[in-house]
Amino acid sequence: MPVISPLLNEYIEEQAITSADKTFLQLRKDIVEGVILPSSKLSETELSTKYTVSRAVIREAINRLSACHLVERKANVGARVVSLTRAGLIQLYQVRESLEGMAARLAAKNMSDEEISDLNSLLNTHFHEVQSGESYYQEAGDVDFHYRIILGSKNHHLISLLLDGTYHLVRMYRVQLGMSGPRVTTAFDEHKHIVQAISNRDEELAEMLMRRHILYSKNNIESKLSN
Amino acid sequence: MPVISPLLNEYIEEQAITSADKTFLQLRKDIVEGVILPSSKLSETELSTKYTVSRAVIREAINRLSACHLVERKANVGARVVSLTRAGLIQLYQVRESLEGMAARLAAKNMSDEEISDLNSLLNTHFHEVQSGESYYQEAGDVDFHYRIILGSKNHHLISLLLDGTYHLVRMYRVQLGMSGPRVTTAFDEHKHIVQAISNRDEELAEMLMRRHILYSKNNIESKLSN
DNA sequence: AATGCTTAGATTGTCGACAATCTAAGCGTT
DNA sequence: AACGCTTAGATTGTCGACAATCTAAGCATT
Repeated sequence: MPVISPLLNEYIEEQAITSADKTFLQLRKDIVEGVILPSSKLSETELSTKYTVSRAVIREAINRLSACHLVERKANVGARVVSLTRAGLIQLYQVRESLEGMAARLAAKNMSDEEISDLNSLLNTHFHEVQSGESYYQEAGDVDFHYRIILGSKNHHLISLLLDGTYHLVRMYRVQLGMSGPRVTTAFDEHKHIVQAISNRDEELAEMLMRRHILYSKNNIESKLSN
Repeated sequence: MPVISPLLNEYIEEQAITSADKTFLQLRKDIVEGVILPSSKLSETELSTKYTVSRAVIREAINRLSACHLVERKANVGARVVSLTRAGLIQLYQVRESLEGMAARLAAKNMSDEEISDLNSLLNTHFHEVQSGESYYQEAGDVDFHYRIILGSKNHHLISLLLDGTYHLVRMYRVQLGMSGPRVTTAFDEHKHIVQAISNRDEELAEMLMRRHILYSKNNIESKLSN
């Protein structure tokens, strides 16, 4: 059993109140996980019968998906799921490098001592799981690690941009390109060094290491692509 | 007459096709410029009569405003214009520093020689305008400068995050705090050095200078705040 | 055969009405 | 007087229908 931080759980437990909320979350899940394929058209009438809600609800959900760049909408024409391209992936990781680098810097400044010690113990748990070969939870652990640092930045704009926006697109790329648990061992060392920098309150180093970590990750994924 | 780049014009000329488009742009303008005050409630029925469109149109416009963090919506309660706080401003500028720094780095890599030379001539025009005391156009020139670099990054994600999201909030802060044309002379020198780094294709330096430029700008605005 | 116009079908955009939920005023109880 | 419950009013959420727009098939022309 992996340890998922309460902070993270709080954010993951996106309480869907309205029907539009639930439809949005469901559609986002289906798109990210490839149930609805990239570049496919999202017909409002079709989806409204499929999810048994009115077109207005579907429209609102699609608009939100458009806001986080998972679909592209054209006036009087309709919405399509974004298509995954090599250039798009590179650009996405450039943004991620920039934002998560800043997040690591701010985390080194703003995380409480307790949060940092929690982060350290998470890393230990993560380490033991990797040892015992639970590669599935390994990815959850990786996500949890990054989420904690992002939340640790205490910067609401940053958190929203990454968790509501960028991250779902990243996950879509990872899922659909079949990159579930890449670079297990080296990534772990990188995580360790980042946490060390944060523990030392070394903002500069934390940012730099996080940026390199994401850069490596990008190169790794890129090398597995041919097109 | 200030020179506005064609690239910028293209992005500014947001062609509003549907009624929801126009309403969104109008509402955004009114919020950014303070016609609708921070923290005020956005009643759907009230706005629908005021702008003479249906509630559905208003709802879509408000949802888009919510997506770019100009309003906050609560389920079954309604939407309010965001309130401007010192902490919010600082966090916003941290994001801006991160993203625009990356934009400058990528601009140094991806701008064409022609675009760079255009940027240089813009800077000259800008300089002469400052000399003749046209402080109004000075700000437009500043915006144009930053826009060109952002567009020069050629990174669609980055461009969208900054121009559709962050920038309108920044403008809202600047307008409502009465900071129209701050730091004329020093900012110009900073712009000059950034362009120089881009001309030399020095990615590292371009990013660093842009980050410091925005950091200075933040400190300058912050010093003018008391609350 | 290729091109351009016309039209039928389907899709999106907009609207007004009804249902579900929240808010605040009024009443009663302690 | 303070607190909690009930209820009326207003606001948001959802729905189905109509209007505006796009798309593609079919026909006419060159």
